[in-house]
Amino acid sequence: MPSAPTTRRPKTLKQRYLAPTVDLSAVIMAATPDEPRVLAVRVDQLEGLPSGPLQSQHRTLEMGLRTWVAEQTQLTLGYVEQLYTFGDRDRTEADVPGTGHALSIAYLALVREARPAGLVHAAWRNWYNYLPWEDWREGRPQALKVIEPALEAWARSGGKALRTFREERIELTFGFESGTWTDERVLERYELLFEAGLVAEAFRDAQPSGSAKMRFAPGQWMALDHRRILATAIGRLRGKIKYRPVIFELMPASFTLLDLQKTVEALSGVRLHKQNFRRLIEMQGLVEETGEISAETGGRPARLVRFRREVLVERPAPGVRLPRLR
Amino acid sequence: MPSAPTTRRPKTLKQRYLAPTVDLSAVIMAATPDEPRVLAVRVDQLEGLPSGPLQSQHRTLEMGLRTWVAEQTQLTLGYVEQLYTFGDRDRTEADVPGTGHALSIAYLALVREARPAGLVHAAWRNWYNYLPWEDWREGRPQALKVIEPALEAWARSGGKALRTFREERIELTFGFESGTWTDERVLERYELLFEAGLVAEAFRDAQPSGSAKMRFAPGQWMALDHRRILATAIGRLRGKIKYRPVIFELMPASFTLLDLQKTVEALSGVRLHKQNFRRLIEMQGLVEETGEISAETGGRPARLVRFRREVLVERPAPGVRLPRLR
DNA sequence: CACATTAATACTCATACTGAGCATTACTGA
DNA sequence: TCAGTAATGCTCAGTATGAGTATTAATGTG
Repeated sequence: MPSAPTTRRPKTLKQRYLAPTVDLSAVIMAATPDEPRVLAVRVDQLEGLPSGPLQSQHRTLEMGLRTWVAEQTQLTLGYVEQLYTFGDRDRTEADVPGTGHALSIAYLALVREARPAGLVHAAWRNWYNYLPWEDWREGRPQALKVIEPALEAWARSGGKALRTFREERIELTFGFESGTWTDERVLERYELLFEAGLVAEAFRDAQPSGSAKMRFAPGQWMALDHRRILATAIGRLRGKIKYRPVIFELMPASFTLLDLQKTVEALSGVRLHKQNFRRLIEMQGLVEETGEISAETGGRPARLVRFRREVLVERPAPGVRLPRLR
Repeated sequence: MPSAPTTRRPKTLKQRYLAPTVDLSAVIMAATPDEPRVLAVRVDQLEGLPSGPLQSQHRTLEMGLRTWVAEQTQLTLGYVEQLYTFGDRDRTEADVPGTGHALSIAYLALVREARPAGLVHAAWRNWYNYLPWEDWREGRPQALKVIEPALEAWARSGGKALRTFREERIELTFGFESGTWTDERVLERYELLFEAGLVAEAFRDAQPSGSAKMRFAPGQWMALDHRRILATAIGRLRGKIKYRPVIFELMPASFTLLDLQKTVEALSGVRLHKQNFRRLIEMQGLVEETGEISAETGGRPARLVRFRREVLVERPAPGVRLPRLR
């Protein structure tokens, strides 16, 4: 009986074996009530994410990541979660023919203090510098004025079947017709823009093809495929805050309900109904009063609250959808 | 200004650079209304998941995976999604000191036909052979009779603080006290059992320590850390069916509502309320009638239905929780 | 110092969604 | 014809949600 290949290094490959390189990269996020932030470092003249190669002495991948981040930015990470492993050839200029794959294992990390950081040039940046179309807090983002017609042109540029397919995908991710904006579909939107050639990263060697000089979607680009990683992280975070109390990883020890709401709004990029937001938070027992009162509200002073850890044990996870029996 | 390490291979490391090996592994799932299945192959005398090393000629990771699976099992995968990258040293016996990391990028794949498969010895197996405590369809699983006291003993074996911490975690994942079973927490439960030394995989070199001969939790074990990967996949799938119509990747072209319900039950491991399940499915417009009728129901014949693709465009994603404004 | 401003808080209300059941209908097999 | 097994229809009460209106407590201003 032939046996399946195992995890051991293959000995008798036909092709010459080219070892892959493995990078660990971190999307480190923080937030104020006004601004969602990501830590950016300088990579090859561009902004990028803190990252470093996986080394044999790293006991776990996560520890490797923490080590790199500490070294590069002086930050000690709290909440860390693996995001995705990127490694397709032909997606970044780091892919040199005749070498192995350049893998990048991306992590999402949430930190509280927004103190800038250390060893390499690093700075906190507003997410929406990179993905301006994702911020709907002040209404429909300006960026869409360029994006919508450009995507439509892209859809029209294909054959009939292709066109319908593309239009459907555009509608699904951007919801131009129906007006349905799904905050979590950040990656899908970015990928669509990438495929449509609307982000600079799509042209690593070649220039934008065609005679009609194409305009990119607004938004600063990043090194390698870091903007894609950022989009993945934002989408994940936006989804997660809905069913796990992760926002509190970004909040100070005590805060007002409006602070909390504003922060959630900053992350999700949409405005929320104030009274109902409070009702939801309170009913779920997510917070408890500290007894103190904040004066700096501008209006009536607000109670300060803190996260109630107990909910973790109490509720399974808000947002389960199956109609249970018994 | 010092510049951050980039994705290029490091040239001047203090340590000798030991290239990691990278495996692609697949959790391939199928389901009948009675049984959720996973495709298992033989790995080192044990059952394991189909997998193979990433090779430089694979254009994308996913294509590499598909190639391996096709070669080993003759299956052509449809729906494929990346799960997680495992690579901690000291988790599997594949970690040999003096070598690089043994990474394993795991994928979840869903297929329709349950026809067994090809080149290597491969067979469809019931999930619950490996994780019997996850199946609550016939009431509280027997397996918990062994697990509950063992976990409690484990909690008690620590100091006071450790004990509380462990008890809380046990409650959170298994919900013995409150009776709250959260179907998606499959990985958390497996990891807990692993840490408590209740699964065989936890002892790759050493024998179970201590004089009191420990009993393992029921359930067949798998090669390397494949059972962990399986747990990850099940958890992901259980979560996903609640907000994306992925069950249909596992269903035949047409089916009855009871078939659908039974399949969902098989995957999630719990029983559902029939009338309400139907109401939910129909209200969401997830299916449409084919016009045909199935006779083999045993009772009154049932309408056959098929998946309505249009919902993908219509609804953003059932299960959004933010209180929107306007 | 009364008043406009700015928020925090309290409530209300109609509608939608859910969990549990009861009732009826349509086949098959003995 | 009756028992067994499901498919389908419908009801009902309890919750949750989306949208507002109303009230309260500070601050800064002429």
